[in-house]
Amino acid sequence: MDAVDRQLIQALRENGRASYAELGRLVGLSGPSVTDRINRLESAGVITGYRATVDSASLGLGVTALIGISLSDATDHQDVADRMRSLTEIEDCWFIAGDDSYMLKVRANDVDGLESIIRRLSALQGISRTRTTIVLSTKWEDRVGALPGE
Amino acid sequence: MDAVDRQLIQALRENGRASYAELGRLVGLSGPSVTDRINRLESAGVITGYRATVDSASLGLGVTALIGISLSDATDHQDVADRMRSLTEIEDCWFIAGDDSYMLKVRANDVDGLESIIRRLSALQGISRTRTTIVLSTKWEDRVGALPGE
DNA sequence: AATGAAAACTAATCAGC
DNA sequence: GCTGATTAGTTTTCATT
Repeated sequence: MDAVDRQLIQALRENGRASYAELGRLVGLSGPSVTDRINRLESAGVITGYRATVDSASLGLGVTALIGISLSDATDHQDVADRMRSLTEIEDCWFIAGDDSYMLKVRANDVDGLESIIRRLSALQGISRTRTTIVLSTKWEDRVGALPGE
Repeated sequence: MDAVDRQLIQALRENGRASYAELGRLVGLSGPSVTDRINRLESAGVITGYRATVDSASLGLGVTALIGISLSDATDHQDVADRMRSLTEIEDCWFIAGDDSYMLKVRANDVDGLESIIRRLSALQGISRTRTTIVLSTKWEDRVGALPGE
């Protein structure tokens, strides 16, 4: 992965629909060269996909919350993660150091929907306690930062 | 926003580079109709952008952490958010209810980079305390869930 | 690895319904 | 708000270096 690859990645992080022709003009390569490089980055697992970003509120998802998860004694972490995966409202799932074992970011239509998520989480085998923090407002999310230097 | 719009949104959340022709075949409309609808969704702020998703580790970002932020007395929340915005390592910034005022998700090259972020945060005017939780492993992130029903 | 050219496909525009 | 036709631009393939 050289400087041109990093430039392509950065451009696609900012605009995932940029055409290969446009990217070629940006980095000073032909369209086919850009296609080659991007195919390689995708195959190597560097670029993992392309997503439209959507305003949650417009989709009716008015409530965002962070939920810390404590596990029961002698519970396998990975089994719990596998079970949590079935709750599609969980957008992010991090295994963390500290008081809790997992931190989740969830989105629900409203507080009733959030209550339903918490109930379903609490009912999962291996989860002993949940600690929910409501997000009052999102200042920003998924921001594209500068690429780390060499 | 009707059922077809929601179908288009869902398809673009799963593959942000889907062509309009392909989307048209999916929903049973012509290319130009799809273009119209998507332009409308973009103008209305429902679709906010398109991003390539990238494997952080491949970019050299080996450390993810969640940082809770407590504010000094009589500090304006928004001013602090504006100051934190200059730290490009902060990918997400949520204003939250509870013990802390903000929760941040940050990414750094390594623990030294994380230390540098925490130092810079602590030095910001209006921040009294930070509470850092290291992410040991990411089970999943930015998962595309089912669209909320009607 | 990259290029240039050809073929296939897609996007954008527009008149018409 | 959708369609179908036109034009311009893009992607893909491939022979060549």
